[in-house]
Amino acid sequence: MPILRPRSIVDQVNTLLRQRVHDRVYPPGGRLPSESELAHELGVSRATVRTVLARMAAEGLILRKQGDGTYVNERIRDIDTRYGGMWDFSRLIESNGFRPAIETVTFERRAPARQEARALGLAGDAEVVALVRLFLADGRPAIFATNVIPAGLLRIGVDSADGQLPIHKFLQTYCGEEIKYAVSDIEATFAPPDLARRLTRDASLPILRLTEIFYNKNNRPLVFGLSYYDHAILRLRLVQAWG
Amino acid sequence: MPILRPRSIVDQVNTLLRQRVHDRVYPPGGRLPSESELAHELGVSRATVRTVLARMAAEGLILRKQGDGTYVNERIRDIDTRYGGMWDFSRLIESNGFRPAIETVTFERRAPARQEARALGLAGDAEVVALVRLFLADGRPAIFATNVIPAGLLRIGVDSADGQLPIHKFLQTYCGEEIKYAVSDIEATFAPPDLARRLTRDASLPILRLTEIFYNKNNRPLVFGLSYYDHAILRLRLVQAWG
DNA sequence: TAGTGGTCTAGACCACCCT
DNA sequence: GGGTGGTCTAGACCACTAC
Repeated sequence: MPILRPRSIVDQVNTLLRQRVHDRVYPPGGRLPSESELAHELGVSRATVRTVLARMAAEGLILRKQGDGTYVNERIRDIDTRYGGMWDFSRLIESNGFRPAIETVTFERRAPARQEARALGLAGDAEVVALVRLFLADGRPAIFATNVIPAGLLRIGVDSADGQLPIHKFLQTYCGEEIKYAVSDIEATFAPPDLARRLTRDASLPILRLTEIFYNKNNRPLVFGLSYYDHAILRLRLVQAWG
Repeated sequence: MPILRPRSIVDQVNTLLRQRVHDRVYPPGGRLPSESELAHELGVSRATVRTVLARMAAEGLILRKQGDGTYVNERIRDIDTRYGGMWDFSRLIESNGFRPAIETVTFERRAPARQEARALGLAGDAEVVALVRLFLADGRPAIFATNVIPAGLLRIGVDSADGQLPIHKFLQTYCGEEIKYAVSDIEATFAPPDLARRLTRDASLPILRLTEIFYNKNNRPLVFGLSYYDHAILRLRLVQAWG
């Protein structure tokens, strides 16, 4: 049973300010109230406000100018670089302006492939649960994703699990595990023939392949992921901010 | 003339702790001193230590466990996800374990291409300075990068500028501009024939293309970049941490 | 139970920008 | 000069983990 804890003040302020930017309470290119004003209005300390503003600035969502003020970055407003960011495919599709849908291709327990066993640090006889899904953007196939989890982590049977969940929610719900960090390798390659057919895509065109491993805070590998990403439909866009 | 300001305390602690991780003063997988101990040892407040540790944790360099301690992540130790990260190609090559070198292909003032003018928001008659470079890893061509800067930003002539500088240093030195954030699109494509020749690479193999725009804090576009990235030589690896 | 990281506050001083 | 964000401190309390 998940424990419901009250959300931290920082979390609440975080949600509130992002909502205001999204709802144009603070319009694109416009200025936010000063840190002191926000702190006073919300009844929190300036340090708390600054924690949130620092996060938003790191994602490029706002631009901070010493001696002047804090401004909404109109160029970034529509990009979702938040928690989950590029790793939650449904959300990624949404933030690209499409309606997301998930088609489960297969969902089964099986022996791991050599690459999977190595990535997950599994012994010879351990099994895995493999979730193969196709993510659609406005009905068009955009991402073909395979996620492999050590079977020992699952607390329920494969049949009773919801294959529609984003992978971090899946792990929370069925494994009681929290993803702490992920390592992703990006390559350009060709889609295997059967996959190209599913993506309704010319197999002679190059496609992006993402190879990912997700770990928990104890450095235990939780998921091995292999995703083919059709950038003709979906932009793979990253934002990096400094200072 | 650049103003030399004393480095902030946070900056100094940041450098020190990263150095200690790199030098294995805190060994891979090992535990760091507690926040209070570090604060006392370095003569700063706990909040200052926490600011630095939060940054390192966001890059996956350390793992923090409430009620337990802070540990060096042995899996991430060698990956450079710091400032500059994947955008400083020389550093990227170095952190992949190769000796970096830069070969300047062309460096000239010219009229912008349509895509360049649009990205940089230039009027019809404005010119640009284009810096085309080949980045070598242990002598092997790994990245072919074109960087285009509005000519109006340059404070000196093209001939007297150092083409070996990373792009953010170049802007600091010759334009007095600071990069605040960057937006990058990643695609899989084929290298144009002349470029494949320079990369000594089979033109029928797919390659990664990065299209980037760098902005300053006033949201003014500073640089348009188009880079071809040979992932057969260099891994394009990203680390993302949560919590 | 002791010690750790997580959260939050109140307030000080500084550097910078605008007018 | 007045207001803004940038930096830093000191200290309180809480939640969690190992023992």
